[in-house]
Amino acid sequence: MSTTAARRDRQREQLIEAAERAIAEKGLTGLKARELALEIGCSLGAIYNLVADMDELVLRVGSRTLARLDATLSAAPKPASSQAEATEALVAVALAYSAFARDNLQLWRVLFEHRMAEGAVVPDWAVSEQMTMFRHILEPLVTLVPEHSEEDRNLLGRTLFSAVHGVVAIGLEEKLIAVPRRELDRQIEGLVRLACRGLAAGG
Amino acid sequence: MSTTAARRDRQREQLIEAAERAIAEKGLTGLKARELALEIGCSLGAIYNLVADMDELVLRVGSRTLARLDATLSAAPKPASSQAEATEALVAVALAYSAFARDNLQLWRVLFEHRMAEGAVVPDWAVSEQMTMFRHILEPLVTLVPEHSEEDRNLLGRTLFSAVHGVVAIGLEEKLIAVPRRELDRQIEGLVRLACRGLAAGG
DNA sequence: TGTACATCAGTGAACGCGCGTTCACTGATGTAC
DNA sequence: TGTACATCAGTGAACGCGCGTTCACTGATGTAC
Repeated sequence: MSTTAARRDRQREQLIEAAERAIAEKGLTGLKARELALEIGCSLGAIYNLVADMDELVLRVGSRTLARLDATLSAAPKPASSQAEATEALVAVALAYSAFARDNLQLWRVLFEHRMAEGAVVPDWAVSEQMTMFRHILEPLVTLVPEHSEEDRNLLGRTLFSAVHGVVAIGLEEKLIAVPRRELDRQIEGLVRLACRGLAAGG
Repeated sequence: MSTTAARRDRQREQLIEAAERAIAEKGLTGLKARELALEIGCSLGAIYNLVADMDELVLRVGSRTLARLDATLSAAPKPASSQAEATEALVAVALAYSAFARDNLQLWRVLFEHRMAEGAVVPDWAVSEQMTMFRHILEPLVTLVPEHSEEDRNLLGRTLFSAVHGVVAIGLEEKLIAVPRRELDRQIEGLVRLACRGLAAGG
């Protein structure tokens, strides 16, 4: 039977979950092969039967984080038939993004911090996963600025995402004084409404 | 004479400059005490007569970077007597920021990436330096939204800075496909104009 | 059912590398008389 | 000007720590006959 293969899959799953916990608690630098081995109850070497190297592990954790983020954003209200509703939808997505980042601070950071070991490239599946996130922004934009070309909407979506991301990232940065949650939410909501008003005012 | 103290000051300067060059070329992880010693022609141990530890060195390099950034932003046109001029001033500052980030990619990243060794806090002088940067945003805002309270303008300035920073940061990120310079500039200009239009349209 | 054999997951000591920081020592610089 | 001494910058080998990855070996699992 493939009882042995099934066991390996189960262990791999455990490994990834342990890695996720470790990162969530201690950040990327708190991820140690030895500790993971200890935690899932296997030897140090056995890890390399489950995963090629630590980079792959980090990538897989990132993949899970993206999936959860996507699920969170999907929960926000979607259908927008008027410009006003589209604005509300964008505000809701932005606030959901901010809340997710706050609740998953370390895991969320890994999505942006991690750089691969000199060599090469982020695998395709990781890139395409990132793309799906944009859908939550693009859908309301169709309602908000129907006259834009798809190309322009994509760029606009990217800009809006980056802008909100920036506010969240600097707001949650511990280097300066941490911004209280309510304040941060107000900033984000203000920014999105400002942009939407600007778009409505003729763009 | 203090010829010996003067020499030490000169060496310290050389050390910081060498560190700056190393970071600019190879990033923060490319900064090695041994290489610096080699470069400025002193022994490894002597570095610790010039500087307490590597953290201080990174902070000092960051300080220089902030000073240069401030000088760059100051070069952008300033006086704004109308709302339209204020908008142009903000656009100019944002584009100057983007250009600086691109031209000083690694040094600029250090400003945000570097986290102190577990222990404690960023020294006061570093914090206050960061604050001076906001002045380039706040001045045009006085003209643009004179009816806002100073408190509100500060928050708005922070939000605008964070938003532009986010667009630049993600635009220059190498993880996804690099955004061509012209495209990035258009995104930034678009964002700032959008926000200004939104502010003018009643905020 | 039983025996011989092959496969491969599992093991953990050891490898290899990197690197900031310390410290006992040296020698030049500057001071005191 | 000259001598004795003190100070302290300068030295670099060694310390200490951390950690991902490898690899010769073992033993359990599963297969063939």
